[in-house]
Amino acid sequence: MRIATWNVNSIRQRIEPLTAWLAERAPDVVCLQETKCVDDAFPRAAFEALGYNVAVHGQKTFNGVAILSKFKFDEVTPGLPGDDHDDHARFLEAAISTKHGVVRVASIYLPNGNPPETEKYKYKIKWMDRLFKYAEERLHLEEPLILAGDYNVIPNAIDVHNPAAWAGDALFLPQTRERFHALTHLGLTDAVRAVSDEQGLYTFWDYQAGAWQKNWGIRIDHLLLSPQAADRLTTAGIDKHVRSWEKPSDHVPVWIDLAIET
DNA sequence: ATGGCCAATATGATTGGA
Repeated sequence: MRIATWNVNSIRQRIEPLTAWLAERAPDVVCLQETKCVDDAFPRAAFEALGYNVAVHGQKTFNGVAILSKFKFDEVTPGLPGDDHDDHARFLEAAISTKHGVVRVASIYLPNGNPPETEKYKYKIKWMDRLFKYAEERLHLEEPLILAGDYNVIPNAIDVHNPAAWAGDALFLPQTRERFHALTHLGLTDAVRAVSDEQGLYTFWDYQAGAWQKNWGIRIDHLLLSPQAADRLTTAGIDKHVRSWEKPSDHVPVWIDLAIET
């Protein structure tokens, strides 16, 4: 079972590269972020034609998450619990049936939080605390659980080209990283780091300042796995080459293979 | 890591992203 995540930075602007990548990588399940459109405007047909079921949770202009799945959704639940007043479309959970029982997948678009001295950062921290509570509850189910998305967190210095330049950024502040590490201490596994301790594994390069050409990247898109998923992890990869395609997103796809029969 | 971008909006400038 191959599961991927990709912040596409507008689904309507990315139909061509996304379909090309789907053909190349053939994932079973794809978590998408920053779809940037209301549910009725999501180009479902383009992906249904390729054999995917499509679950969406969008809003006008900003944010928006979705899940594509070769397998039928048993249940789809939008919204991260813990704040009824949060109206950002940043979270979508789906339960998918396999021969070995349910696999639970969530598409996550964690708030950016910049600038750090503002309400935006407070919102990010609160959102991370809500995600911690949600993960804690879900881990009790002892199911294969995959929390995949744009976390807007650089976990460690090896995940950024120039750590000093990012020291004061909401993506790299100690309070941000502590909360990400709290998730891994809970028992979730950072899939890419489970297979490689290499430096310079990036998932995002800014459109500005020639960041891609200079390889000024950061690793902020992650798949976190419950023990029942991590035990079946066989491969993890970052499709860096996609960043050099025509009309690229500023993020690239990240994917894992799980030894789970479907 | 900001000079340099990109996307959405009843747009022609502003906001958000990271």
